[in-house]
Amino acid sequence: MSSIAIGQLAKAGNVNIDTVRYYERKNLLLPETRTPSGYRQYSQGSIRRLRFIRKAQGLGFSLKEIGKMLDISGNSNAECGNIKQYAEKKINDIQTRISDLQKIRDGLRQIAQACPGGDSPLENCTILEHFYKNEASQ
Amino acid sequence: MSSIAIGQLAKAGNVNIDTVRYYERKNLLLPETRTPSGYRQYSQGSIRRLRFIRKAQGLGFSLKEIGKMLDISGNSNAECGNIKQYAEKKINDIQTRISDLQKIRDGLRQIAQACPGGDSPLENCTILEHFYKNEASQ
DNA sequence: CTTGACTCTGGACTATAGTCCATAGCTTAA
DNA sequence: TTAAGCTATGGACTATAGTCCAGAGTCAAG
Repeated sequence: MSSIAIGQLAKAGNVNIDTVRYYERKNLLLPETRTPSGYRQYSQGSIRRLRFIRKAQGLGFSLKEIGKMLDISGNSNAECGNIKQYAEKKINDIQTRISDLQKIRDGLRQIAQACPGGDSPLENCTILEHFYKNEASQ
Repeated sequence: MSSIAIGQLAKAGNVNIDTVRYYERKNLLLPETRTPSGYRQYSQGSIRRLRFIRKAQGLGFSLKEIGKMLDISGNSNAECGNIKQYAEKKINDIQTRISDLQKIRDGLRQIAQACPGGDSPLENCTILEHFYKNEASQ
C-alpha cells in the first residue's frame, strides 16, 4: 500500500508539518507505523482524518471536541445520536452568538444613523451617548 | 462619593479579582485613584465599564477590540466623524462575523438534518460522512 | 561519496485570557 | 492589641492551538 511521509501528509492537509506532530501529541492523528529509522508512515486514511480535523475546526469545534468525535466515530458501538448531539449543541451555540451580534449590530446601526458625523462637536455625538448608556444594559 | 475596593468591583462584575488586575495591566480598566496605602479605588463607572468588557467578550470581541472601542469612547478630542467612522467599521466587522457564523451554522444544520440520529448505526451518520468527504479545509 | 532535502526529538516561544502563589502590608472589629 | 480578612506586587502557571529551532540522523540523486 502507498504509505506517505509526514511532509506529504502535511501538504495534503494543507497544514504545517509541526501541526501534524502536534495533533499526534494530542492523540488525534497517529502514524500507522514507523520505518526502521523512525520515520512516521501514514496511510491514505490519515489524510481523511486530518481533513476531518481541519474541517471540524472550521465549523467551530475545538480539538478536544474533535477528539471526542473521532473517538466516537472509531467506536463500533457508537450511535448516530452521539454525534448528532454534538452538532446540535454547536448549532445552538452558534445561533445564540448570531442573535447577540445582530442585536448589537442593529443597535449600532440605529445610533450611527442618528449621528450627524463630520466635524460636529463631540457633544452632538449620539453614538458616544448611547455607547455609555448601553454599557449599563445587561 | 462611594468609591469601591477591588474586591467589591470583582464581585459586582462577577469576575475573579485577578482578572480586574489583569484588565488593568491591559489598560482596559484603571482605578480612579489609590488610597495613601496603595489600595485601588474604583467608581461606579468602573462597574459599568467592567460589565461592558464582559458583555463584549461574550459577544466574541477580543480584549484588544474592546480596548479600541473604549479608547474611542473616552477620547475627548475625537470628532463626531471619527466616532461615526469607527462605528460604521464596527458594524461591518460585526456583519462579517454574523455572515461567517451563519455559513457555519447553515452548513452544520444541513448535515445534521440529514443525519438519522438516534440509535442508527454510525455508518448512517451523515455528519461524519460530510466531515470525511468534503475538502475545503483551510 | 557527497550534497541537499527530509525527518527525528525535545524544548522554547507566540498569542490570548486568565488564575494562582508567596510574601508583605493595610484595615477593621472585638 | 490582635486576629481575620482584604489588598499589593511580581512572577509562575494553566489552557488552547500552534510554530520555530537546534542538533542529529536518514534518504535519494548525481
